[in-house]
Amino acid sequence: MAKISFREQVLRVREDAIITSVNRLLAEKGFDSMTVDEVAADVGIAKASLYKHFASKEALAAAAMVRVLARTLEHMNTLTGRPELTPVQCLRSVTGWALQLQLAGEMPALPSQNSTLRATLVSDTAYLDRLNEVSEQMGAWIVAAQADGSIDDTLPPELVLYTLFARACDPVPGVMQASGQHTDERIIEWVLQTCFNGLRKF
Amino acid sequence: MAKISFREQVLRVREDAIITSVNRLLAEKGFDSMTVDEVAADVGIAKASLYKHFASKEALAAAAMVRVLARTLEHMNTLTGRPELTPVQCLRSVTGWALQLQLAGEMPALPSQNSTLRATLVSDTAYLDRLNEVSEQMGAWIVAAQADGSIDDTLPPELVLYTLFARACDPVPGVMQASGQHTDERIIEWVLQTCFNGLRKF
DNA sequence: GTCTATAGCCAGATAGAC
DNA sequence: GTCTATCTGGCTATAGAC
Repeated sequence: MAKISFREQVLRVREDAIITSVNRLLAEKGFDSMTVDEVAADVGIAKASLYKHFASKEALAAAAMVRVLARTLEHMNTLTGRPELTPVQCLRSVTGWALQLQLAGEMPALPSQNSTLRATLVSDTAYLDRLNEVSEQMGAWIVAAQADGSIDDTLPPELVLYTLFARACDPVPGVMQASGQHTDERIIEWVLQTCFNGLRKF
Repeated sequence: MAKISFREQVLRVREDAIITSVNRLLAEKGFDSMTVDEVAADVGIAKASLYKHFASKEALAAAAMVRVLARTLEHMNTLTGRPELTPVQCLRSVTGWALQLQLAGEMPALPSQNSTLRATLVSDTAYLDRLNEVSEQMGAWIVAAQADGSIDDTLPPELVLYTLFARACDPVPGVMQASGQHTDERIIEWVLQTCFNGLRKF
């Protein structure tokens, strides 16, 4: 009993290490340029051992997405417990958190056009469930923010949702960071401002 | 003399047909998923013939980018001849034009992470020259719009430039179009609004 | 479950005839 | 310059010993 539990713990730790490597490589090079050989070398195990844990390269990417979504949900749950925050402040916080992740090189990048990857994702309930949960909570904040007048209520809520999702993968913060002239905090502040207030002056 | 000119014309027409196919396939599937076999089949010639015109897959993508940048410059030049347009109106027009291109399935999508592709692009003077020209004209409009108070002058002009470039490749309009519930014109208007005015209400 | 070794496949690029 | 046929390398995935 204890032995089995211990084995399972070792398994979990190893798989977590794998996902960490996959996550970093996906953020660095993207799904297509990432090779399974690289992942194995980065983890420090043989490629065949990787396939004992995950059925395919697509499954590796899905696992990375599941973990990042789970962590996003954790962050969102810390916000729901603070009633002093307005809905739009919650949206801003989550978006900023995603931008932080991206600038830290920990936001996995998946191509929306790869069909086999899409097929794996849409049949992965762990992924779908978390994605749904994130979308539901974000959607609730969006309609609340539209009701209290802090977000334009003539925009379809889906448009707002997709826009915020898109900002989490936006290339702009990465390019600004690469110039080396600004701190991460300032870049995030600027991107959040252009997202919620636009480019125009007030 | 006339014979050579005629041959050259045939060459140009064929290469233009190739670039048209490449452009469409890049917009549809992206660089990594596009294969040279597909391009050849789409044009209706053998793969080996393709390589007589372009040295590599990367060169094909570069040619597509050159053409799209040239067309963008053409559009921008029609704007500079109209003094009644304010700088921010010009910026809005160019961005809207790019969005239109994207919704029509004619905006080639290149991965920023592919290193061999980047190497080809940065040594392609035709590409670099046009990219510079677009950036210069956009930059001039941006600083002018910041001077006349229509764009926030606390934002670095590069940030504004990158933000507008990024909107041309944004996944949001495509997703909204896929839902099938809105016209292209309305989607473009919404995206332009969220870009220049932000998500917030006025 | 870990490894080494390799199968199988696909895509980019080329050889050589016409 | 166009074609058919082929080469070549790299990548996903697996076989089989331990």
